[in-house]
Amino acid sequence: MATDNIKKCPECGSSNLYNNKDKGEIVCRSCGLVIDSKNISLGKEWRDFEESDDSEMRRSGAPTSYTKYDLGMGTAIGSESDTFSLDKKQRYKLQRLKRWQKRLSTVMEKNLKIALGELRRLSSFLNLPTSIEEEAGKIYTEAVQKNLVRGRSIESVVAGVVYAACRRQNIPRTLDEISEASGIDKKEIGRSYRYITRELRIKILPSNPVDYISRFASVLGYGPKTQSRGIEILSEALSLELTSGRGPIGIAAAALYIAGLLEGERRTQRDISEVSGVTEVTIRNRYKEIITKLNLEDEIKKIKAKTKEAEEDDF
DNA sequence: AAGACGAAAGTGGTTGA
DNA sequence: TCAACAACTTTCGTCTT
Repeated sequence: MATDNIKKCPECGSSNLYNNKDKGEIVCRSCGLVIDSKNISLGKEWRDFEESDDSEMRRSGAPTSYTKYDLGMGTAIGSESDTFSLDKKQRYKLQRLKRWQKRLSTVMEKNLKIALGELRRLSSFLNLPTSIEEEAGKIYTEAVQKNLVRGRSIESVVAGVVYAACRRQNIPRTLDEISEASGIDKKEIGRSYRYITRELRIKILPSNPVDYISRFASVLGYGPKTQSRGIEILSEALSLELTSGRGPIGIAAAALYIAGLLEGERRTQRDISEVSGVTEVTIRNRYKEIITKLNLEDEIKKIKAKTKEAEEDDF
């Protein structure tokens, strides 16, 4: 594929590229340029694009998949005829094991079947790449094995796991989006997300606001200039450390709002609030912080004055 | 009339005693 | 286990465009 060779952004020369497999885009993290958006492969991904070339991964047979409830393999303890050579005690032990295994596996398999169906539905609704579905399936399987699903609805755990998998792969969806897709309350998803990641020791770095920019920008109909301006503002804000402890979504939303003002693609705070899922108040607070710390106040005043002039010229 | 602004009270989660 | 705390939301009144 042609995009394999792209290592640097043709616009700014930065090598800080982000391969958004979800959308089939390669995006420059520095200037926001979308380098190739036609790279959408509808076929199955057989090649390994990751850095690691796991040559020992080559195996015969169908690839195992965590989106199949038993990884595509079955496990069974042999039947009566296999045990005739064992003495009585051992045979009894084996029988007990068999009963246990049967019970455990049927309960778990039932759970997994339902869960993976829901997972499939969710990820197709959210247009998630198969890599995320895989990871989510893997996490869920572990959760079931450790009995973490009990007392929680399967659906809410699936939603939480999807959220976690998205975060892990740096293509985060907001809790609101997953909530809308799954019909589960936002808080409930957050709860199972936290519970599962804590119990399974899954480390998740705080999400980077940049990861939200391109998605929000496209929904808002912003042009590429505004988008890269947003990323610019974002990285400045990041380097001035006025982002610690703050929700990354609010920061991304405010950066986009400012970029819109500066680039003449004005959107209301409510518009931004709707696509980002944070309230106007939060956007305002971040907005205030960013423009004061970045000394953008004068620039914004200028822009406002200019637009006013232009309006008066219409007469 | 719609948008922007900000104060005040409420929510749910984290942290540290 | 509980209280203090920070971030965010909800609600609402006021100012600006």
